[in-house]
Amino acid sequence: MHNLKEIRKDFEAFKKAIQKRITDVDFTKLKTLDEQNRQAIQEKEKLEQQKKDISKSKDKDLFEKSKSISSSIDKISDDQKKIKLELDSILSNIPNIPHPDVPEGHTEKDNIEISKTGQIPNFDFKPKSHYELGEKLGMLNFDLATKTTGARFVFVRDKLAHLERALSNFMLDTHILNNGYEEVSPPLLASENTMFGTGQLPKFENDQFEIKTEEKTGRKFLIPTAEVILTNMVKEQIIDKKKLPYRFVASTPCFRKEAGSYGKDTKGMIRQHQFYKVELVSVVEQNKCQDELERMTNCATNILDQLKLPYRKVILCTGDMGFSAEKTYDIEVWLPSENRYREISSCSSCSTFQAVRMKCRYKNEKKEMEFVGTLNGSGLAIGRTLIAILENNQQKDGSIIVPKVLRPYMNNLEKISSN
RNA sequence: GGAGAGAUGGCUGAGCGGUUGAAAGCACCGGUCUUGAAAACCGGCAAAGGGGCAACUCUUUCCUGGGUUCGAAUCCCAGUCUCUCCGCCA
Repeated sequence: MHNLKEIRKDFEAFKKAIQKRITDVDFTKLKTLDEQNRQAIQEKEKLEQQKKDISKSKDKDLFEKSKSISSSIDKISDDQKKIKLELDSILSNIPNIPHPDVPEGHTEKDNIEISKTGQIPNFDFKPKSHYELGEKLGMLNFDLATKTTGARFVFVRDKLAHLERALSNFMLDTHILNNGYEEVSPPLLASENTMFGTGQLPKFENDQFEIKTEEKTGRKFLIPTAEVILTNMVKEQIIDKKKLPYRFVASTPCFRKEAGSYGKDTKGMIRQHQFYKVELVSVVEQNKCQDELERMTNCATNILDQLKLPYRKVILCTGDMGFSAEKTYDIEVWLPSENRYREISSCSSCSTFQAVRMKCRYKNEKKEMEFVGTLNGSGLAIGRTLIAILENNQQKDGSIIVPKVLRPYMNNLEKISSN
């Protein structure tokens, strides 16, 4: 969320920056409401002061007057609250401002490739898709999941289930031991306010799975990514600057409705309602966001390097970025069956956008309150990594070579083949 | 599920109708002292919002929402959360 005070300083510049991303914001209304809001506050404060003076004077003759002032205050205050509510609802639906580095564009076609790493495998046979391979091995079962649960779920079984767990452990260990992240095992449900903090609500409610709960305790949602719960670990806090940066890593299931992607990636486990992901989250001083983003992205690509999977790094254009992001690198892994790169990690700096929503601050050198910067990235999406290993490491007979770094996690198993 | 206790500043913790935005301690920052550091001493130190170029100033805030009162951190009602004990279940 944007700080109104900052917007006010240069309204036109704000408008221009936002219009790079979306255009359906009613800027005139925003401005008018802000002015009305401030005017109401001023009126209210004037009356409050009068009332305070009367109360201090303890002059009985003025008590009646104070009562009538009270009712005026109530009225103005009600109006002001309504204005503020409307103001906040406009504000909370405006995305983050893109960083100057971000290329302008509308779709993923306008993203810009930054680098390519690794060797694309050369097969002397027609490479199969991950779901063909998995089903043939008897270790991926989509039909069974449809029967027990519904579309876009999968049973991963036997060696592939083990591989999935090995991936999670390997990634966690790497980030904890080599990259300085603290391991976290978080709740998988988040409150409405927590979802608001990272920007999933109010605008993207349709993508979230909501859990039925007792009334009164508030709405609860299954986390669509651990970013939500890890980032909100610092919500409503004033952090001691010395403790920054915070770096958290968690491996969790993620739940997404994938509304609006009907008919897209319906085959296989590219796009599921539930998937595992190892998530990295950093909380930093606001001027360190860019450095941290590079660092985080390197942590993610390092996993692919170790797994010897070919990938490319892309910077997302303004139109393809997420709501809360100011700048995003996507890491895309090579998928032989599709003959193209597919997203396996997305690393974003959210500048202070989420911090304002979460109310997370620290004191800078000048002892001024500043909002922290938050970043998140996948390191990596487990399901898609599994897919990439299946497809890139497949043999003519349909068996799969286990990457060397994973073997210690799999009882030194070198190859996965049907029993 | 039953019975109690509580929620105050970054933290601990007093206050229980009228300069209380809130004692005290810790932490933190600045200074004196010291070769340096520590200790000791002195001083400072809440946030949000409004007004002002600024120095500064005003308003709000003691879990949340109502109520009583000229006036509420303090009294009343409702709710949320936390803790302790008992029961139940992992």
